[in-house]
Amino acid sequence: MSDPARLAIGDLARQTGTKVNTVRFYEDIGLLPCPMRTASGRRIYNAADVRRLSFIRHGRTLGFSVDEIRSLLALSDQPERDCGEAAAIARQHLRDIEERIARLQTLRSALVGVAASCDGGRAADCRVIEAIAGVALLNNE
Amino acid sequence: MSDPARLAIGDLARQTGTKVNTVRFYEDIGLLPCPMRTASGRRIYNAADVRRLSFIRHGRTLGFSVDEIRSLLALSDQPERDCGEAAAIARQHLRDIEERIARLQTLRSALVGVAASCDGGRAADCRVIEAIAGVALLNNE
DNA sequence: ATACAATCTACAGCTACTGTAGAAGCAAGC
DNA sequence: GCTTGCTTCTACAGTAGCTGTAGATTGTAT
Repeated sequence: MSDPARLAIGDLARQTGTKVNTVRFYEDIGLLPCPMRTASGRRIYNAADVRRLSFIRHGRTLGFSVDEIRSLLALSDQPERDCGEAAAIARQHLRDIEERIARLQTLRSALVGVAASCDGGRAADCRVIEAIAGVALLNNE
Repeated sequence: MSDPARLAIGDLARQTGTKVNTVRFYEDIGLLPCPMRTASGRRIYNAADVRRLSFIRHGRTLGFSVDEIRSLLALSDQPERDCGEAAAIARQHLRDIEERIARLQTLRSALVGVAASCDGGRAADCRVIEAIAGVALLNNE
């Protein structure tokens, strides 16, 4: 495959920081179109595939789910459609992330107490285990 | 099952806020011991099982993995062992959570820009889609 | 007696990949 | 032409932690 416009699956994977298996997986679930094949059955990609897969990977890096990315791709495939939907997906995603941050911070404050409370001794007296076992941590504070 | 010390799986589930299927799942993976059975084959539980399952559920609520909980349970099953291990698990878990918070906050700042940048218009000009597609967001800022 | 709830086993499905097996294709060196 | 080693192919199993379902029993209330 010397023609630079015809990429093998490994080239596509390398250029986008994706694993080869993952490229095939995205094809299976319909995020990437079925590409053309060589006579011997190998997949052939081009620059448009690189752009599409980059989009997918950036979206995943930003924490969008595969379904969200599917919607965003559908939008960018139909450039005349209204873009409010994309904005809505992004805002919802932002809310989700802020919620997860808040939950993790609650968790963190609970754990700071637990983790600091013990540094050796008999397990029977372990305050970490006690804290997890007890209702106190979750109900009284 | 009128004897209050003999709990059916549904009672155990209700008392611990667990689904019945999940109780059986914990048995499968060895977090809960195989309980005694009635003559007809139904599982019988007692107060110790309630405590153990509560421990598991609290641990899961705190974000501990099943494997971490397995270690903590093993420790509390052997009360003479040193408790430093439990403390180490808790501290490691705390570090994990702090890392996840940091990652989500980075994500959040990236998304705040993306989500605010668009509120309608042609998808072709959508800044949300552009932002995800572009390298700019990830490489230049 | 009949209805309905709870339980049983066993297995499929969820997310988003990742890894593996076994076969076949391809390029380079000798 | 042959071998070596890399890439690719299909197909499937495994990861975490459950959840849901099917179809068969069992228990309980009316």
